[in-house]
Amino acid sequence: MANLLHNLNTEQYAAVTLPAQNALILAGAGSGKTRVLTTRIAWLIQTQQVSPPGILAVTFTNKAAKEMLTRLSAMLPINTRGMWIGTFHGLCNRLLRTHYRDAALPQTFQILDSQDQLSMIKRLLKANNIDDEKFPPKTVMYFINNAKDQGLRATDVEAHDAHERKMVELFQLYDDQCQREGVVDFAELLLRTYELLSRNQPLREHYQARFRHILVDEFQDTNNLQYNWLKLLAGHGTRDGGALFAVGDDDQSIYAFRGANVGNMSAFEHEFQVKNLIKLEQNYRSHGHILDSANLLIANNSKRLGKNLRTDAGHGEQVRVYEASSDLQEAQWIIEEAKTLIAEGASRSEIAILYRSNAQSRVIEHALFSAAIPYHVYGGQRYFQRAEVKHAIAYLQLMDNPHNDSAFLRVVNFPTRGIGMRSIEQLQAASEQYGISLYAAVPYVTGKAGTSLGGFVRLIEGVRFETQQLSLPEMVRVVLEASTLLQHYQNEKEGADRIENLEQMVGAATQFVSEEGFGQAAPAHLGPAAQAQAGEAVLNQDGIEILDADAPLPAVMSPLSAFLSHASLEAGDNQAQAGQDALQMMTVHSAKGLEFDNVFITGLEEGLFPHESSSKEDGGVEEERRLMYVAITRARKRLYMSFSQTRMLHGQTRYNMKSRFFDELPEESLKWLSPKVQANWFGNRKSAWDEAPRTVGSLGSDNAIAQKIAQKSPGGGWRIGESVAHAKFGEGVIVNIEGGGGNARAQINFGQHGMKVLDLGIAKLEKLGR
DNA sequence: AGTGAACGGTTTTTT
DNA sequence: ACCGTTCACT
Repeated sequence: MANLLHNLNTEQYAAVTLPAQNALILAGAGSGKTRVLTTRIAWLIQTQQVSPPGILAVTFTNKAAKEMLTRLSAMLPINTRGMWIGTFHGLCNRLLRTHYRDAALPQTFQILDSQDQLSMIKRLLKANNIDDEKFPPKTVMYFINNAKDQGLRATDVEAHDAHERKMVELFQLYDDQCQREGVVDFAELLLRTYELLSRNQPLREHYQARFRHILVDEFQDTNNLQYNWLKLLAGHGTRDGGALFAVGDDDQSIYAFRGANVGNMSAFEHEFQVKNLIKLEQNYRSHGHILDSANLLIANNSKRLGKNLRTDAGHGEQVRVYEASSDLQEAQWIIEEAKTLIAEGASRSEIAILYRSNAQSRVIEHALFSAAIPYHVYGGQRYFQRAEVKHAIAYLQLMDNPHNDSAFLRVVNFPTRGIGMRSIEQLQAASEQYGISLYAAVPYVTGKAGTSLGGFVRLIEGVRFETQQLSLPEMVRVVLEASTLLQHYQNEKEGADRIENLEQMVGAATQFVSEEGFGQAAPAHLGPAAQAQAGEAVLNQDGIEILDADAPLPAVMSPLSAFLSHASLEAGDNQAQAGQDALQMMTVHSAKGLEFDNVFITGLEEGLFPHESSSKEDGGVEEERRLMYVAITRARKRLYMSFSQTRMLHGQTRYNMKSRFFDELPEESLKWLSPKVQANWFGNRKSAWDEAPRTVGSLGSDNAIAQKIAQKSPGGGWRIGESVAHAKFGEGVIVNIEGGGGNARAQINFGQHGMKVLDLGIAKLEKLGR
């Protein structure tokens, strides 16, 4: 035990060894959050305050869950497989598989990913003759998901007008269709579990009694349904509820747009009467100037629980700030700096280039490619999302649950087997008429269409029969052949990659089977306490004995069902270029939780970062500021920030002001690499300026060129791209000039004060020498 | 059934 | 500018 706790600082120690009560740990960036969480679990078990099955640890991502498991097994001499550590969705899947009857689901229910969900909604709209101009599929999907994230069913949603009433109606139709097909979407996993436990008292009480300690990671990212789910499992309001140990950082809440509610932190504090609020403010990651920047910036936010990071590391180097003339030139500068870093011995994987939106990566990628610097862009397509892999998965889905219409439609004519639109329409008519799945409706289709559809059904049935006795990897292999997918891609010109991906699926299945313990007999991995608990009789509402969800996966679902869940819940890696020491490029969002020696934060312009759409939303700018806070705190040693006077966006040149966030950083921590005062310049991307970074020495001659252009341009001395100052609106950039002579009017981007059109003859504008 | 033109959307993302 | 999706045509 001494081993476990040594090297913890005072606050970490206090958090780890708290008594069995509700607690809120405010864990700043780089303060050892994961360490506290895992050490707490290990400590609870080692001091025998709880047995492994009494622990429930919840994360948002599979990566975080895996990390926790890895660290725990390093700390504890027990097999961690018996412990309940996973994502919200993974744990719900497990509960629903075990209690599928009580949850009114087929045993082989399947999980729709977002793609499947959207295509299902499109089908639904078409089948009901809904105008998809008035009801865009994506909007309908958001409506449904938002409602479910709030814990609401169609019958709970209040509609205020005809449009909303239709939305609610579609919501209901969608849920009915899902139920018929035996499929659930991501939000449904949570909601269905929540409803199951709310309604089923014996089950609820069983799990409430079992989970003595519930630990939640990234608590600031929970949505309302997840919060209520936790409340329910922790037995909030009951006499003997479990202890909820929530770890989070309100300053790193950057997912409000997908339903996360930071308010859950203070709600938790009040509703659970949290007496133990511990702040982890000691930062082990970043140097002083970086941390000072983060602290001063985030102090501009009003709704905070209050936290200030400190470090023992020295000030380190100042943050380097660079103003580029164009996005191309910004990229050039990044590459020069990166080369220097590498020359000084930095490893490429310790250099991260962050941006607000994916569209910004293109220019930088291009520059990196030209400079022959290896790089890796995060956020690409994931393995199980690739079209060819989804096709193969669809065959497997149909074998396990033929009523999954999404899977049916995906592959009924892929590879082509002469089943066209007309056949499908006949089939859909039959399926609607009898209220059954497409698969079940096949016998009702007559004629040629019926014959070819029958052939497809026989193919599926045949493969299912053939593979009954086979292991999962063997089954996958047979499916790849029998579906003629491999053959199809062999005939395709660019099919080699796809074939490779399909072949990889056999490997993925092999790995899955061995990791999840399929194929072995009894679960010897459960500790004695777990076995005692698992042996306890749990009764459902009909008084029938049921399994505890602690039963090993093979007892709960077939290898195939489990593998299909896995494919939906863990979309797989986004093809990392393995082993390659490469620069890391990603959005600020995907950088959360990561750290690098050297970080570039790029595109720091009004409208981009903070993003323009954020100013329209309530608290939007504060969320952008938190995003900036996350970006800054990724850096250990060296931090670069850059912005550009012009940028190509959606095919148009934009003139942006530098981000307001620069005004919120400590001046003494910043080092401006480009001079603050610069020459006027003409906003032509093809100008010689863009080719080479400016130097102070060149300012004079550039200014002369600019003056020359100015005289020729309309509007009498004012030019597009020119920086100006206005008494009321402050600094701005001229974006456009209309008319000429005395009537010229200029459209000026005043950054956070908005876009204004001013009459150049009337408005008192001052030229800014930059 | 497969190809190319036209169209629309374009902040962030996990499960 | 650039992507995916849809539609019309061969």
